[in-house]
Parts: sequence; structure tokens; C-alpha cells
Amino acid sequence: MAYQKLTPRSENYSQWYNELVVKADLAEQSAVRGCMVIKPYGYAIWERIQAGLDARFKQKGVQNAYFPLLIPKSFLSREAEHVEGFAKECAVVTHHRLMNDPNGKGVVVDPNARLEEELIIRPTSETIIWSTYKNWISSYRDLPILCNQWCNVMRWEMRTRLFLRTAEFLWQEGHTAHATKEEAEDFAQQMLDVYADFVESVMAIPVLKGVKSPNERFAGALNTYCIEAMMQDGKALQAGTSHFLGQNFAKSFDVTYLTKENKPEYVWATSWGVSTRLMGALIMTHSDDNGLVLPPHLAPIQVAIVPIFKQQEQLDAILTKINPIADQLKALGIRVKVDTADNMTPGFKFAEYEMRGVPVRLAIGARDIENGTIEVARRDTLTKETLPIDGIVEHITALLEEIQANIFKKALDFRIANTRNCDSWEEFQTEIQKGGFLACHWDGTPETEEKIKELTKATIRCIPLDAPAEEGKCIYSGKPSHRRVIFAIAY
RNA sequence: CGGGAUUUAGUUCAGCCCGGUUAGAAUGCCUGCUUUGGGAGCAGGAGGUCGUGAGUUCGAAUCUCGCAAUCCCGACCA
Repeated sequence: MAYQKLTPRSENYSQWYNELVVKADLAEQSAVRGCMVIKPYGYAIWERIQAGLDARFKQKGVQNAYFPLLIPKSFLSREAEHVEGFAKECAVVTHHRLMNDPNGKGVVVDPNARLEEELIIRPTSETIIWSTYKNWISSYRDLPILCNQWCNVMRWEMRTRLFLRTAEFLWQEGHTAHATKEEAEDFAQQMLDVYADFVESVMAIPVLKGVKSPNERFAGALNTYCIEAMMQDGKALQAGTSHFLGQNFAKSFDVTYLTKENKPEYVWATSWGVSTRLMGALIMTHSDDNGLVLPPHLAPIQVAIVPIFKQQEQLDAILTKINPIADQLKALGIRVKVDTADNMTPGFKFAEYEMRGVPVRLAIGARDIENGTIEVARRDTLTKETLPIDGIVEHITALLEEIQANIFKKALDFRIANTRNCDSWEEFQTEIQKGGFLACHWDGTPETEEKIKELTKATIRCIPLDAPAEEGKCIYSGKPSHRRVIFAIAY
């Protein structure tokens, strides 16, 4: 038994995470620092995230498009705040040709192939998109423009972790242009709702919907909406953002339209995105010391069926029982894998499907054939029971929904249990280190937030959209406050 | 950008202090037999420019110096 268990979460949470990502076959380190290879199983999960969101975007009238990877350097300096936010982490293309090394050692950059204007590998695409939208928009009849792109972006991070923070990552970025402020602001909120609905109902990750404080706001935005999730170690993770950009980019890139009254107006903008970071959120919300735990609505394989057999004849006999079950499940749209591989023992397969988070596992052998039974194991509770084959399809259909609901509830209960009010600065300083969300009063100034961050590493994760009005005193400055905001230590 | 560590088989590592036949183990892989209800067993087999460049030496995985890459912990950031 050379097989190694994961480091338990209680022992070293971040080591547990790193091992899980690799052992569940989701991703691995690449030859390039900070960049990851997403393996087929991990990518299958990402594809399901993509498919679910993409369908929801289209219901909102959003169309997909594609804008280039490379952005002229000059574009980035058009919006001052925006460039300040990203300048430190941009990769720059300076040359367009290689040549044989005159000293005979492979290839070198051809010094004569320097670009007239350097190109930036997109850290995000606002600038290239707005320089393009300028040409697309002339009349109120051209609005709104609702575009999204699925692509990669690059931010040269000092320190990276698979999925959570990589130098290159996959995401979608939606960019919309509207005639009025109200419409843009409303659209940004609608997209936040799309994210929250998807993340909660498909990924089973409970999220807080809120607004970012000025310090945490996207560079160049007037308002940043976000969904915040709580990981099992009590840290916060921003799972998605939607920005109301006002007219900042319209003004920087001179994007105007003519109103019905034939007056030129700047357009109003939004942008919104989620990234492969959602994979990190998924892992850290549900998984346990045995590996990944996937919500059935998202799992690439929802039901794995493991026949237990000695000879081919036995397998054939078992398959006559299994195949109809698999076919019925597939007909109901359930993703099933029948694992007939004979080079792995059943025990190995059990452990493997557990590590990969497959929600339901069925096992059936000679004993079951005699008894007309099948063993059903569920990943979320790690329990198994032997049930009659009759009615198994109905049982599984219901079980998948039960698992989906159960893991969402478990995550929600955890968040509730680890969210508390805090009204004393003394208490805050010790409580915040224990993890979880602290709902506190805040005087609304960036200075106070900055100071709190400096002293405790905690930031305001969001001002919840449903935060009730409540008079109180700022946890740090004692100045008056009208509602509680959520503080936490974040990824 | 600071601090620490690592670099030898596909993977995880031993060997280095104290230089010396053909560089080892486990696991994985291939072949055969036997097995299969929680990570099976036996036998055989393939697999290595010891990160890189110099130096010391009759001789370097091992000693010296340089360089690079990666990982972890901080600072910074989605």
C-alpha cells in the first residue's frame, strides 16, 4: 500500500488544497512559472461552469465575441485609474522574431525585430474593447451592446497557487454599453444575480451579494458588486464581480451616441467576470480529507458504476443488469460512467472515484446478482447501503438532488455558524484571526479600512446588498455608522 | 521583492558529511500467471546527459565557486 492519503485539513489546510488539486487530477504545475496545466478532468468541470453560465448570459441577451490577446501599450494609459491597477503585473511583448544564435546555442531574440509600439498581454480587455466599441456606436439605436468573451488573461503575480491565483487564467469578461446610467447600473446588478444564482444552485456554494468598498473596487469602476464565499478555513474568497463603470471608459475612449433628440451623449458601461478561481472556491467549499466533493449539478460524472467480477462471463452477466440501469439514467440526462476496466481492483476504483468527488457510486457483484441488489455509496456522507435493483433509478435521481441540497446546506450552515457581529475593537483583533466573517460597523472612510487592514490583515469583503439599516459606531474610529459591513481575511 | 528549502528513473525519495567497479529503493509502466465486495500477489522486463556552467582531482551525483529553475512562508494582488 504505497498509496498516500491527503494531508488532513486540520494539519495543514493549504497543503491539503495543493495535494487535492493534483491527486484529484484537476491540474498540475507547468514548465512555466505560475502557469498551470488544467487536466481533462479539471477542464471538464470548467466546461460545465462555462456551459451553465453561457446559457444564462444568453438568456439575458448577451452575445459572445472575441477580442485580441495583445493590446497596444498606449491603450492602457488612456484610463488613469485603470492603468494604475494593472501596470505592475503586465507582461509586455517587445519583439516579433527569433533568430539562430550566432554562437550556435539555440535561438535568441532578433534585436532588429523590436516592435515600434510594445504590446501588452491583456490583464483584462476594457481598453481594447472600448476602442472597438467606439466604432460600433453612433446612435441610441445601436444600444445596448451586450458582449461577452471567454478567454485567457495574464497578470504577472508574485506568488501563485493552482486555480486560486495563477499568472495566466481562464475567465469570461462581459462588456456592455448602455444609453442610460440606470440601465447600466441595473444590468450590472442583474449579472451579479446571474452569478449568485449559478454559483448557489449549480455549484452549491452559498454567497453573499454585496458592494465593494472604495478600496476594494475595480480600478476604473464607479461601483463594484461582488459575490463573496466563505471557505472551510474561514477565509473569504471573492467568487465573481460585476462593475458599473459609469462613463469612465466612454470618456477615455470617446464613445458617444446620438440621442433621439440628436444630442451627443457618452455611453454608460458595465463589465463583469468570473474565472477559473471558481474551481478553487468549489474545492475549498465542499471537499474533505478523502478528496474532492462535487455537487451533482456540476459533476462531469454523477454516477460511477463499478462491476465486481472475476471472469469475463461474470462481467457479462453483471453488465446485463447494469446496462439497462445506465441507459435509463442517461435517458434522464444523468451523467453515468460504467467502469469495466480490469486492470484496477474495485477497491482502487472506489478510492479513485472518492478522490475525484463523484457524487454517487454503485457497486454490483455476484452476491448482488443473486440477491437482486446493488450497493449505493454517496460521496458527501461517505455512507453506503445495499438496495434492491428494482426502483434504483428513481432512488438515484432523488439521491442526486438530496446530495445537492445537503452539501449546499452544509456550506450554508458553516457560513452562518462562522458569521458573527462584533462591536468591540479589542474583540475584533482576536476574533478576526479565528477566521469567518465579522459583521461590524464602519465609518465609511478608506482611511479606517486601510488602518484596519494594516493592523489585522482583514478587509471589508462587501457591504451586503440586504444589510438592514442599523445605527452604530465604527468598530475602529467610533464614528457613527448606519449599517454593518462584512470583514474577513481573504484569499 | 525579502526569508527558507529543493533540484538524482514517469512520480516520491535514498546515496553526498567521509570522492573510487555497472548510481539504488519504493511506486508507476510493460509481459506472463494468479487475483478482484475498500488502493491485491508472484516472477521477469524496460526506464537515468545525477538542474546548469566552470574549477579542484588520476577519478566528481559526492568537494569549491557561479548561474538557473521550482516549491514553501511573508509583503503585494482576483
